[in-house]
Amino acid sequence: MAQNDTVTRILDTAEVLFAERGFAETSLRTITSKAKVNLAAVNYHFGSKKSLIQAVFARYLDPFTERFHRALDELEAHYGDQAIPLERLLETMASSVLEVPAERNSLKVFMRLLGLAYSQAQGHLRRYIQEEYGSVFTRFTALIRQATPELPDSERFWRLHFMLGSVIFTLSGLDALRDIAEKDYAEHVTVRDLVRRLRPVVVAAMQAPVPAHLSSASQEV
Amino acid sequence: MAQNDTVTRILDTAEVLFAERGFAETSLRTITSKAKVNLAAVNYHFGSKKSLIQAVFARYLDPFTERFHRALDELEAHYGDQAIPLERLLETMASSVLEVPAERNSLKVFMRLLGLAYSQAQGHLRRYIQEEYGSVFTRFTALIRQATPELPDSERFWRLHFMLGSVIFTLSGLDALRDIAEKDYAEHVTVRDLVRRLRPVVVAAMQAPVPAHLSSASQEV
DNA sequence: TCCAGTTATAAACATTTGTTTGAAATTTAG
DNA sequence: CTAAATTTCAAACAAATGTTTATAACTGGA
Repeated sequence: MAQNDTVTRILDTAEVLFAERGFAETSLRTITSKAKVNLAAVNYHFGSKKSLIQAVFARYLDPFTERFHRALDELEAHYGDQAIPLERLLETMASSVLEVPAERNSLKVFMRLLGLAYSQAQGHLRRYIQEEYGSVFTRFTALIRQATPELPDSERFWRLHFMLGSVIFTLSGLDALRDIAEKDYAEHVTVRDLVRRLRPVVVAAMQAPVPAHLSSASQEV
Repeated sequence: MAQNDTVTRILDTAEVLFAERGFAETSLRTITSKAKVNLAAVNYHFGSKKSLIQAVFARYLDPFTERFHRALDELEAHYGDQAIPLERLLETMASSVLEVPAERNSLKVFMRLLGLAYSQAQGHLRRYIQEEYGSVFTRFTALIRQATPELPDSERFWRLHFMLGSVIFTLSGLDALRDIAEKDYAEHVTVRDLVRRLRPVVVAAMQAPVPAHLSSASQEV
């Protein structure tokens, strides 16, 4: 119960605090005191604060990439050499994301961490995630390409990031938004509700008509 | 040339550094040394680091809200008591955003700051922006409501934030994304290009079919 | 010219940060 | 049981942070 308990307690506490306040704004002392662990434990078990941050991500991303790869395997097996429909791909990604935190803490934390990975400086984090988990994303985008052959490559690239932005932005800022929504519309929204709402929006966005003036001339806004 | 010069140089330097590294990650010493200004100047002219952050935002948001209000005035005058079409509203917002930094530094900085305002902890910032500039957003959403009467209120609320996420996420992470895009598609993308690409996507997303199972029962993902 | 009022400057202040140290406690293995 | 390895702990470290202070420099108007 000894060594693993300390490591786990640090990770559990750190992920919540990071999600709430960001990385730079969360000190090791805040983490260790809240986790009821000695200050030096972080450097002993993880080496540095940077490595702790990466470890927090790995604990979510490792199971996610594994599940997601497996799910994509099944899809490919089922569809053979036909292109997998866009809706199926999006559904698969959504359910892979949703399944992971079910067996651990909270989906909210996972989403918020993803948002931070983009928005916070932390160059080391982006590098780490890219190197460690970039291949799943590459595989996924290749499948999306087959599902949307009518889109020019560059247009699809940008639209994917538009949608990535929708998802991460909304889900990672969920708490603040939920407060407003609850006050105005008297409904309590869960992450799963939002994913349901996101689906038709994302599909429609990906299939929006491609503007004629693509690469050329700068016209009015 | 004396007093204003120092204030301006601090703001010019601070906005760039904030946009690059975030607020907590940018120290006053970094700002003042790069701005060739005494360390104490920030506290003398602005009072505190928090106030400096707010001042950086005000310098963009003040002209923006003024222009945007004016543009909405014109739209309302033109359309009388008819609802303003969604496309016109989105265009107006886009051009208001684009016009502001044209007369100052860079659009990129403005977008990145908006992204930070959401993602960084900085509770005081969110409060400040909400109190100072919340009314424009309220006015805008009211007009969007008239433009999309078929949408349930809550659905529109969330879709607006989905789209806000697309825009802020993409534009504020533009530098990193542009590097990838340039490498893969050999095209240099400007913010204006992206706004052009965003328009049909946002319109399609807002007009996506509303799922039948809206408020009730939790089904499969 | 001279004197308020404003601005600039260097130095110091008190905190907070991540990390390291060396000894104590605990666990593991033979 | 005992010796080695692992883990915990309190304390200290050096560096960096935002802010304050007291003095100097400068400014524009009488």
